[in-house]
Amino acid sequence: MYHLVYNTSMTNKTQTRGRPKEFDETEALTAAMHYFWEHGYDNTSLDNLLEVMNIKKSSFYATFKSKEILFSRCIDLYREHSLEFLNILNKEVGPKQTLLALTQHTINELEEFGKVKGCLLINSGQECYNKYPQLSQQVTEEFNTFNSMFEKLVKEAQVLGEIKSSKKASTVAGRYMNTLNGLVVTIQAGASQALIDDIVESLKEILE
Amino acid sequence: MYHLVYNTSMTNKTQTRGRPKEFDETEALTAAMHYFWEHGYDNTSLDNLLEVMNIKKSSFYATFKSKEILFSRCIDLYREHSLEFLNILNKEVGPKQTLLALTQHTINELEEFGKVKGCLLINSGQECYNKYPQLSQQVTEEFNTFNSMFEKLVKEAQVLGEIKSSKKASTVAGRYMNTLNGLVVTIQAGASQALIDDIVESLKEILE
DNA sequence: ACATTTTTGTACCAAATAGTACATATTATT
DNA sequence: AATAATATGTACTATTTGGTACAAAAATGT
Repeated sequence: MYHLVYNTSMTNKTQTRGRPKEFDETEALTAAMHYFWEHGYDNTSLDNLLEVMNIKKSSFYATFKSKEILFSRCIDLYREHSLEFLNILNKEVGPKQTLLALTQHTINELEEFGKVKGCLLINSGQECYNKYPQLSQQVTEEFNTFNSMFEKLVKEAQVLGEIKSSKKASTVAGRYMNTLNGLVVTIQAGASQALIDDIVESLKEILE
Repeated sequence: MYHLVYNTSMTNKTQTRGRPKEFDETEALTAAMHYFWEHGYDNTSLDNLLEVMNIKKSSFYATFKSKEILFSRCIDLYREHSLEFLNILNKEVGPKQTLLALTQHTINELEEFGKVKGCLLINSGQECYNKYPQLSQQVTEEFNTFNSMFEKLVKEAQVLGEIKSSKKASTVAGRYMNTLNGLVVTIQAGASQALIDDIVESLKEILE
């Protein structure tokens, strides 16, 4: 499993020799992630990044090496945040409600902002495909991680009796994920509310 | 319904005054469509287009006005070709088999070439969203056209008894389309064969 | 023959792109 | 106080981008 190499140094509190950074690395990274998420990789220019990260070009290259390596870190961060989000939700409302909440979360984006950011991985997948093999592979890996997470949630839900389906957990999880992927695409293609509602209904049926 | 304006002159056989075109407009357009389909809008440069269309820059702008207008014509052409394809298939194997064949066609791309072009509209939708409002709207319109086509096929299949589901045709068509959208995304994200197979299975269930 | 119309080939252009060079600023170590 | 190490600000660069300008070429109309 080969990733673009980058310095994994965590935000360092213990003062080292030399002029100290005037920005927080994680904060800047998070800002970049959100921008990529909304605008995609190619449609995010270095100048866009510098503005939203609030750093200068020299600091950018000194810390993050390149746009591609930065992006690689962003999708890592995205996965970490997302899985943490799902885990917390799972503890609060249980596995089945977590899966349903994730769906609703996607739709709410649309209703709140009139647009939908969708899933950073899906957006990236489309973009990297045939173009950035390195990133492409990483997206696939992250994607499988999500798939496993969904499978775990389905298994738990089956144990709890929240999901009664006799289908294998991997099958249910796969169908759930695929329908969710479709939903993002369908929304972005400008589907009607009726269509969106019915897709949500079909998602509920998958989790019955 | 407002489109980017372009000259709809068909390939003109009757010789008019002035130097004659040295290329076939429809041929060039088709070549451009396939390139866009495989590489996306932004990732297709003018130079790429000139090469694949086999014309020079001046001819390009004289005939197609701009990259954006060309693309608009390409997705029109895509819709025309696709609907024609579906209609022919419908006559040959009936509505239900047509819908199933469309699915298999997408998957076959992957197995034959090791990659999948997916659907030009889906790819475009992701890309235009938040960036090219004009194209975005056109994609939405084309998308609805496909939705209607699927609905028509489902209705026919229900009349023929190929689909026994008591669900409304619009519901079945919506779920079919959404699952198909998901499939393209899922494949492009590098899903396993097992996952792909099960999504196909779920598609068959939708059409039962 | 000559004017008119349209296409084509070449050279050009301004803006945007990701990325570098380098001098200066700010800190810890000695 | 001098030095070493790191961060920052500014200027620059080479390439690519979509798009124009314009003269030469090739056809028809008179």
